[in-house]
Parts: sequence; structure tokens; C-alpha cells
Amino acid sequence: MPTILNIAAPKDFRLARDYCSYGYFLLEPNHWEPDTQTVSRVLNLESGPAHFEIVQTAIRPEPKLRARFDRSLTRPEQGEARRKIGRMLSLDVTHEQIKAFHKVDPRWTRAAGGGGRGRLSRSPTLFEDIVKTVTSCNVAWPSTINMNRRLCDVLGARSPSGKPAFPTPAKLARTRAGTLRARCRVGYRDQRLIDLAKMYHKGEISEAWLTDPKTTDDEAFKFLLTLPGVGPYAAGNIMQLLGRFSRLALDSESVRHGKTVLGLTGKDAAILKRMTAHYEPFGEHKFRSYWFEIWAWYEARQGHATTWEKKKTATAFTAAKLK
DNA sequence: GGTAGACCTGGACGC
DNA sequence: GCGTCCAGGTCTACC
Repeated sequence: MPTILNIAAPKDFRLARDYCSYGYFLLEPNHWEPDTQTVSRVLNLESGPAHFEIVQTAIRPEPKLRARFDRSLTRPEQGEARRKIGRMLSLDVTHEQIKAFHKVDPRWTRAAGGGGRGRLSRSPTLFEDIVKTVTSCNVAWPSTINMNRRLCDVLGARSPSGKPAFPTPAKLARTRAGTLRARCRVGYRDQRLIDLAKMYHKGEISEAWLTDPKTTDDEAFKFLLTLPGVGPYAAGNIMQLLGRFSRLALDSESVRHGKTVLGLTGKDAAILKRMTAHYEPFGEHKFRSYWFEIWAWYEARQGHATTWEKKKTATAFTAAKLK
């Protein structure tokens, strides 16, 4: 009998607002159904992949979520699924932590969905977040969508209902570079992705160490810069996906934001330097402040993120359309 | 330490 | 429809 998990969430959690909060929610194998407000995807679990759909069943007195799987999960798998869904939805981020952010930046206290903005969605595993970040570097958004779709289609194991998972580190580690390039269209990233997968598979990338409060932000950032395919932008982005928001992830989109929203002028390098100074007052929350400004700008042009359809964003979020 | 050029893909543009 | 140009972040070689 298919497993159903009931999952408690922090009291300010709203599935639609908090899941549709970062671009990766539009990348395979993630899926958001605007009409039914349902999150779905395949999880890699101990005995193999399982597809699930998750909805919010209650807001008060306490938010509740219900996840329905396409197969029966063992008891250990149920724990694993809870952990991975918790990571995806940032359920470990408490109401108190969100309030601390709003104290520094009150603009997001009353965002759509009630309770205010603060959580950013991410992947069930750090490995998937790193790969998604590397596939977002040096390409336009449609290419990132395609690379992730092909990685799942070509290398992802299938759930009982036939849907593909994200490739596991083990699978990606033993894939040939030529296959990645020809069938997944990852270009020159082929060997870098394989090297990342090997490192992760061997335990050389430790999420426990990277998220340990005893590890400083500087130490974590410095380590991330040593990873293949990871430079200053990618490292900054992976930092926020680890729950460390004290760094910005500056790229060409940041320059666009600096010009169009903050009204900065001058050469790109100068704009980025001024942006770094601009967000400094937000301290350990600066990525959140920066990101929600960008997200609000997207929503002002494209409608609320909860209404976005995956296919349409491939054409709506090209550089030309965002000018 | 700073910088130029290569890397690869796909959208935009001109014909 | 086809060919060409260009944007995008990281890496390496070089000064």
C-alpha cells in the first residue's frame, strides 16, 4: 500500500509561498502544479526511487503537510523521506529565525501567503543543489532547464510510476564525459560534474561539516571554492543553499538588478562593488534581502511565482525579456 | 594579484 | 531556414 506521511511545519510556513521562492523549483525533477498547489517529484531512497506529491492540508492551528508516495516506504525510508522533504522546504528554519530576518529587513514581514517571506526552497540533497548551481553557471536560464531535464531523463532511476529521479552521485560518478556532453548537453561542464560526483560519493564533500555552526562562513566559502566548476558566484549560491545567508552570489543578473532596481550606474565591476556595500547592513541575512528584491521584481513582471508554469519560464526568463 | 582568452550551448538577429 | 554573433561564470596561462 502506498505510504502517506503527515508532516508538521513551522507555524508561519506556507507551502505555495515558501516552495515557489527560488528558481530551482522550476528545474527537473521538481514540479509545482499551480492549479492544485501541489509539489511533486521523485526522491532517491534507500531501496530505490519513489515519487511523491505533497500538499498543505492545514494552516491553523498548526501548518500540516501530507505527502503521498507511489509505493510503500520502509520505516527507515520514511525517516529519510522526512529529512529530504524537510531540506527541500527548509522546514528546519524556525519562526524565530524568520522573525530575526524581518527585524533586520521588515520589508518582507507581510509577503503574500501570510506570515512573511524568509524561507528559500532547495533540493533534497546538497549534491543536487551543487549540480544545479554548476549547471546554472555561464548559461541562460533555458539551458539550465534543459541540462537538468536531460540529466534526469538520461541518468535518473525511475520510480514505480515511471518518473525519473535526479541522478545519484554514484551514477553520475561512473558516467562517461562523452555521454554527459552528447546526451545531457552539459558542454565543458562534463568532467567537472563527474569529478564533483566522485568527491561527493567518496564523502569528500561533507554537508555535516559545511552546516556545522562551529564551521565559520569563511571556512565554508573557502572550501566551496576548491570544488570543480565552483567559483565565487557558485560558492556564494551554495552558501545560501546551506542556510548561510551572509554572502551574496553576484552574477550578470546582479548587475541588471543594480541598474534597474537600485539605480546604480557605471561599469559592471563598480556596480557590483557598490552592491556589496549596499547589502552590508543586512549582515547575516544579506542574501535573503538581495534575493527577495530580485524575486519581487520577477513577480511584478511575470505574476506571482505560484502561478508560473515551468515551460513558460524557459522563454519568459531569457536575458532579452528581462532587460 | 590581476587579466585575457578559451570553454560550450542556445537564443537573437540578419539575410 | 540557415549562418553568425553573443551572453553567461570558471579555469588556466601569463604577466
